[in-house]
Amino acid sequence: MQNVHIRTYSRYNREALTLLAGLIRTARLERKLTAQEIADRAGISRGLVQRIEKGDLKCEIGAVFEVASILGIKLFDMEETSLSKHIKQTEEKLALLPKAVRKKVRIADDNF
Amino acid sequence: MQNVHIRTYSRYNREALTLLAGLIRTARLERKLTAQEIADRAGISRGLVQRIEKGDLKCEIGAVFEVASILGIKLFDMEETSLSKHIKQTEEKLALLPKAVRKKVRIADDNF
DNA sequence: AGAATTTGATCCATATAAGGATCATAATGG
DNA sequence: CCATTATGATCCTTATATGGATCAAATTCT
Repeated sequence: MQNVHIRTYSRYNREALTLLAGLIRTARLERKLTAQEIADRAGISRGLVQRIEKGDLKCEIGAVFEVASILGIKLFDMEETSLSKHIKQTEEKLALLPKAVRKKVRIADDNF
Repeated sequence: MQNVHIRTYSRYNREALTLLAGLIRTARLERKLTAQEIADRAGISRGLVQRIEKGDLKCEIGAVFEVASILGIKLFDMEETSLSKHIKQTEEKLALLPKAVRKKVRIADDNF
C-alpha cells in the first residue's frame, strides 16, 4: 500500500453518485431538515453529511445508504419483505453456480 | 473522535447491501470472472472484493459502485444520457428550494 | 435592515479501511 | 483421484476517511 492510491472511477459512477447526492439534498430541503439533524439521526457528523451531499465517492457506503433511507430514498425501491425475498432468490441462484471460477487451465498439449 | 465509533445501520440498509453483494457475486460467477480479475479491473485489492461480496457496509461507496457497474449492475437502472438528464432535473428542482433550512425561529411573542 | 442560524470550508488528530502478504482449505477440470 | 488454482481468513502496515472544532459567508425570518 504505497503512496499511489490514485483510484479512478468510471464516469457512470461519478454521475450516479452525483445524482444520488442531489436526490438526498433535495429530499432534505423539501423536508426542511437541517444537515445537523440528519447527521444526528444517522449517527454521523455534519461534515460527512456535507460530503455525501457533494457526491463524494470515498464515503462509507453504509453512511450514504443510511442518510438516503432516512430521507425516504430507497436504493432498491422495494418493500422490506420484497427485499428479503429477493435476497433469498439470489442465494438460491448462487447455490446453483460453481463456487469458484477456474481460469488458467493449462493448455492440454495433446498436439504433440 | 474518541474510541466510540459504534455506528449502527438500519435493517433495511443491511439487507439492501446484502442483496447488492449477492447480485455482485452472482454476476461475477455467471461471467466466470475471478475475484482477482474484478479487483484488477476495478483497481482495488482482492481483499476488498471479498468484503464487497460479503456486503460489508464500511466499504467506500465508490469501490462498490465500480465493481457493480463492471459487472453490469446499474444502481440507477438507466442509460448514461438519462442519468445526465435526471441530474439536471434534480439541479433545477434544487434551485427552486430554499438553500438553507431555518428551524429555531424565535417564537414571536406578540401575545403580550 | 438586523439578528439568528445554517451552511461551507478548513484544519488537526485519530480511528480505521485498504493494500499486500501468507496459509489453509475448498473447489475445479482433467 | 490429483494437480492446480481460487477462495477465505488473518495479520501487519499505512493511507485516509471521519469526527470535532472553528470561522466566514450565506441565508432566512421578522
